Amino acid sequence: MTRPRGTDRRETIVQAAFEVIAERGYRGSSLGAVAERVGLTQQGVMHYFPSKEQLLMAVLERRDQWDLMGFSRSEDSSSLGAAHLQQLVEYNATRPGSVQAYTVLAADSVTEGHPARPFFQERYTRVRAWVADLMERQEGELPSGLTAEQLAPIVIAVIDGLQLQWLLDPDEVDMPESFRDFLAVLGIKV
Amino acid sequence: MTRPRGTDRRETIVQAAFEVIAERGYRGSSLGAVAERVGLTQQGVMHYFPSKEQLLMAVLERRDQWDLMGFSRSEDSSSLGAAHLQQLVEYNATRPGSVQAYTVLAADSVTEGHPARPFFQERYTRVRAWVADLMERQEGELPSGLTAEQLAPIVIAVIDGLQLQWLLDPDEVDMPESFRDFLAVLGIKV
DNA sequence: ATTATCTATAGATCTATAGATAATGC
DNA sequence: ATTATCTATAGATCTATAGATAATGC
Repeated sequence: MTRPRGTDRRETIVQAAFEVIAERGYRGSSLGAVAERVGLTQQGVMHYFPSKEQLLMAVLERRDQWDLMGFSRSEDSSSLGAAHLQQLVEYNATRPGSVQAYTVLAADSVTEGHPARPFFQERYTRVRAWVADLMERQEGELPSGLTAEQLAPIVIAVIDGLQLQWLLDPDEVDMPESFRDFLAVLGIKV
Repeated sequence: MTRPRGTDRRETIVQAAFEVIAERGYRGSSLGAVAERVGLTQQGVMHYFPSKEQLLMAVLERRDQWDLMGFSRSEDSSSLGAAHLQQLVEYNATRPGSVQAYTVLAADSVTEGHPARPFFQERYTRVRAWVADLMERQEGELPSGLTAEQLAPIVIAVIDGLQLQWLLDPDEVDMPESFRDFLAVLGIKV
């Protein structure tokens, strides 16, 4: 039984930190809790990430990579337009832990001097541009009379907002169905 | 200069706690920080609220009351339907601190064993019913082909989601205008 | 008498630093 | 030699309890 080393170990720690943050938020999580989950001491974790803040940043970058893995791939292969987003929402519905970590961190990041604030600020700017692009690619005119740029923040808001309601009450809120309903309002059939 | 007492004092403390939570989240805020803001010691605060958790609950109830003050009033006076929601969004745009506290707390509440979780769960159920009601009251058919019940979670998602983007980047996201755009998509002119 | 506050303090955490020891790779 | 971990520990917080003192209201 070889012990995980180097990159593997870092990877395991980031994964554990991700889970702990999903459960307790950034400020509520501790290096000790992460350490326990990977079977190290708190100081063992700090050998790989010299501060709690740097571990957080690693988690954010990692989560971004996962996102891209699952979706950017298909971005060029098929210009699906809005159907792409429906897929994303359906994918998210299978990963509540991931959605929870994201929701908690994004909201947390608006607090005073939060280290993830610049990350999320840039991320949303980027995602708005990306969604606007998807919307523009939607064949035919956007039936709503809005430009793709006007639509983008709204579409993203629906995704984020549904996630929150779904996390609080998965039985009452059918996230993928609600998003499909929303696309129908835009005149988009998926 | 009489010192504030009884109800006044409690009120001041809740207000301060509200601000502190907006700035640092629930888990990141301390009774000491609240105390400092009202000019008491941490133990002085605990004379009024015997635990941090109970102070949090008082904050949530207070915030609910504010909401109702500003809006439930007009609920019976005029059945404005969706225009009502536009007003709410415009009102929120003038109170970033309040919106921030709400956003942070709501997201925080999805974490493990968070004391505010039942509060938000019930709140969203209640608000969905309320919005569905507003939508039904909208004169004419809902042009989108969706029922009021299908629309409700989506409308709320847009409000919550826009708040997050606006808090992160108030210059890039015009929250009231985006919401107006959204209502236009629903075929509602405000 | 009761209410409002304070001081003192126990007991839990938490992050981070310093330095020892064990394992691995040339 | 370098990398991976551990023990020890300093120094900051934080919540909560206990009990003293000062102010207020009958």
